Amino acid sequence: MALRHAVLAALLDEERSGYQLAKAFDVGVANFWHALPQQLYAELTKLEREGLVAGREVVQESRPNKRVFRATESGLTELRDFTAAASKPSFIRDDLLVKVQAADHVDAEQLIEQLGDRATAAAAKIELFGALLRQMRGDADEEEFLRTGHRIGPYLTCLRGLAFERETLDWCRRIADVLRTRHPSGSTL
Amino acid sequence: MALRHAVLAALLDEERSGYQLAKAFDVGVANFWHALPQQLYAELTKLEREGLVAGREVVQESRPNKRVFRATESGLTELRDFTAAASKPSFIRDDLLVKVQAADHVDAEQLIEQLGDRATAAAAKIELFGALLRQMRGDADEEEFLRTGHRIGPYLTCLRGLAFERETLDWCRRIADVLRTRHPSGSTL
DNA sequence: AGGCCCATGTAATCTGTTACATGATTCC
DNA sequence: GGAATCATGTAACAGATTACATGGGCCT
Repeated sequence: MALRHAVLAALLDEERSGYQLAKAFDVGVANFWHALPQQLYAELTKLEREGLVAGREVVQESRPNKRVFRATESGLTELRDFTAAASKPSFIRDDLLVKVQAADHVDAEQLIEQLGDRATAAAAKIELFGALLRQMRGDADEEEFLRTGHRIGPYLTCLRGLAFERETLDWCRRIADVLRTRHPSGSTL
Repeated sequence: MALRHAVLAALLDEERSGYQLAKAFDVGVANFWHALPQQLYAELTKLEREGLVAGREVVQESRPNKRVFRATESGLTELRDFTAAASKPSFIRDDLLVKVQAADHVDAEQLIEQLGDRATAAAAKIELFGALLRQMRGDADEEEFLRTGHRIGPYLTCLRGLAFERETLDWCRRIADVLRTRHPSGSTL
């Protein structure tokens, strides 16, 4: 039941609409949690009904109106209770790892191609997270920002995302290399 | 629908029972996929019904009998088709990241404690993966094993697990440090 | 005697994904 | 004129988690 807490955490500092949340929780961004738009709209409805977030209508011209939400006091309490409880261990679930696990029994060239795709995606995320971090810390350097900044939470999760994607990139390259060495392709040189 | 493929990948090289699979897919191990025992027993039943794995009864003394399974030819075909298809992007879902995202609004000492717990768990996994890797590569050094070994798939996924846990450990320490610097605790010195 | 490991499941519930639905505005 | 962005959902289905159930053997 952590989606609700992820949503609450996203609505602590700023008001956001379901649509804006959806962008933040998108696969392509998601520095601390992933969810689909439908889940978010449903969760916002529930959270509002339970008084953990408060919404208000924002009237717009030349765009559809939207409802923006912010965590309430009781939402913050809920999040604090969540923080006090033990964290579930995180676990791995990744198609690509399953394919690599079967590396000795499947087509090496296909695997190499998929590792390349994942590497490309990781590189894009590295760029994105780098830009987000620069934006959050502004003029300060990282050490200074982390000592004195007033909203470091999102920065810290973003650091984790960055490290993870770098790791992914390195691993993809390494594995692709290993596979290429074992299966020297006749065509590509 | 990748659980079935994860199970197939685990049954390529060796026969295993549901119970043995459950240990391999446990949170504490899970070098390439995580699943609960119930899921595995259910999946094995389905896979056997569809002819993708074949089971046989092993009679034991002083232990309950068990059924062990192995991937069939058609299971391997299924896995190859899976490998040929594009991989879904992997995404982050971790309680602890949600809590860190909210770091500016929650109890810092609780967070530091949880980061410590996670760090401990990560350290244990690093040990475990290190031992598994040594065991798999035997006398050879890593480069040699990866060039000439005949079952490198599990080794490669284990490398990923190791890198991930190392990253986790570093991050937990770093973040706990940052939080301690910002909230010097009166009690602990 | 109590707890853990082996060994295998069922049932109920909760969470997440896929498919579908609508409609205006802005950019190319 | 067609695609992308903004904006919000419903419905059906698949997948995962939690709770419950059973029973023998081994170790302390």
